[in-house]
Amino acid sequence: MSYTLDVAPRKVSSPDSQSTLTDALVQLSFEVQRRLANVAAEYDLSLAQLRLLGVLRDHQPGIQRLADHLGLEKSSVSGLVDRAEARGLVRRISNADDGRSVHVTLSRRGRSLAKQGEREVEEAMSDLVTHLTDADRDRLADLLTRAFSDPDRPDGLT
Amino acid sequence: MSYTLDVAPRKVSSPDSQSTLTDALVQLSFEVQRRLANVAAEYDLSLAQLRLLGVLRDHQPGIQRLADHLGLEKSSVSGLVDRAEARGLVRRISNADDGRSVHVTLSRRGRSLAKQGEREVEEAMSDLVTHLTDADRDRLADLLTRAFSDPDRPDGLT
DNA sequence: TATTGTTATACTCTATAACTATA
DNA sequence: TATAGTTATAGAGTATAACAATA
Repeated sequence: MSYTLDVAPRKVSSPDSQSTLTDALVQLSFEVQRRLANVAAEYDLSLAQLRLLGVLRDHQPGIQRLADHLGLEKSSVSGLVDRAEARGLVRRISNADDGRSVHVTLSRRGRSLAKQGEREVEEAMSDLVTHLTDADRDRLADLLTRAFSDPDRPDGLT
Repeated sequence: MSYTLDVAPRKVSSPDSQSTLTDALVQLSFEVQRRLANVAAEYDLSLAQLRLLGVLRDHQPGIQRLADHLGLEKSSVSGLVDRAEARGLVRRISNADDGRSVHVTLSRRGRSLAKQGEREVEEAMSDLVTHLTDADRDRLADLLTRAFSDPDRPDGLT
């Protein structure tokens, strides 16, 4: 396999372990994204919209803060929020402490979708590892968590 | 953490192990996709284009076959191939066995980019697991490979 | 009739650049 | 001046539907 998502074996004499891991990671990422998009589609949402709702479950950030967190430009986020607002999923609330800024918050409906979506995502991910034993799942979670323990990875909405 | 990609802890009393695994998988998928997009951007490609080149390294499929493999509509792939062709990365070759069909093939330049891209992707994935020991990396590759061993998962370009 | 591919159309997502308002 | 947000513009990616050519 390769980063191509191929299942057919590459014509290469026994791939080294790094390329095996690379293929597994890449393939996994596409499969997870595909499943996330499917969950979103069940609610007639795009993946970007579902992700937005998920972020807002625990935060009421401004546009720029949201942009930093999502790794997007603020203008992109402005549009994302526009569309979500037009669909009644989120609202812009003015920020009492800073007249330039806003708080993006979930509407009642947005919150409901976020909650249902999270459940569905959990189910979709559970299905993905259905071939693993409980112990293996814990091992996998542990390995992935540790792979992410790099303190200089940019993220966080804290 | 949640499927939101949050790093900030959710206000929940010790999440169950499924949600921990869910979060890890979702977070990983976004991070891998981010890195893939970065590699693509180094060559002024989108992730979709890089993925297309990767697939074509070992295959010369028709549009429909490509669509099945990528999980896209044939019209979407037609456009994807249009843009890649306009950039001199791929070519449509007529199929001698079926006048309706084509073979999508890499150009010399496309092949070169695909090769370089694959190297870069391997490096990017290697960086991602830099915190894991060699043994852990093998374990991770094994777990992911086994998670994917579902025979009814749709894929394959064989 | 069924399949392969293209085209027309529409929408989402994203970025860059220029702008307004506030700090 | 610097920051937060919006708007204008452009392009990629994707889907649905209708179409043409071939099987």
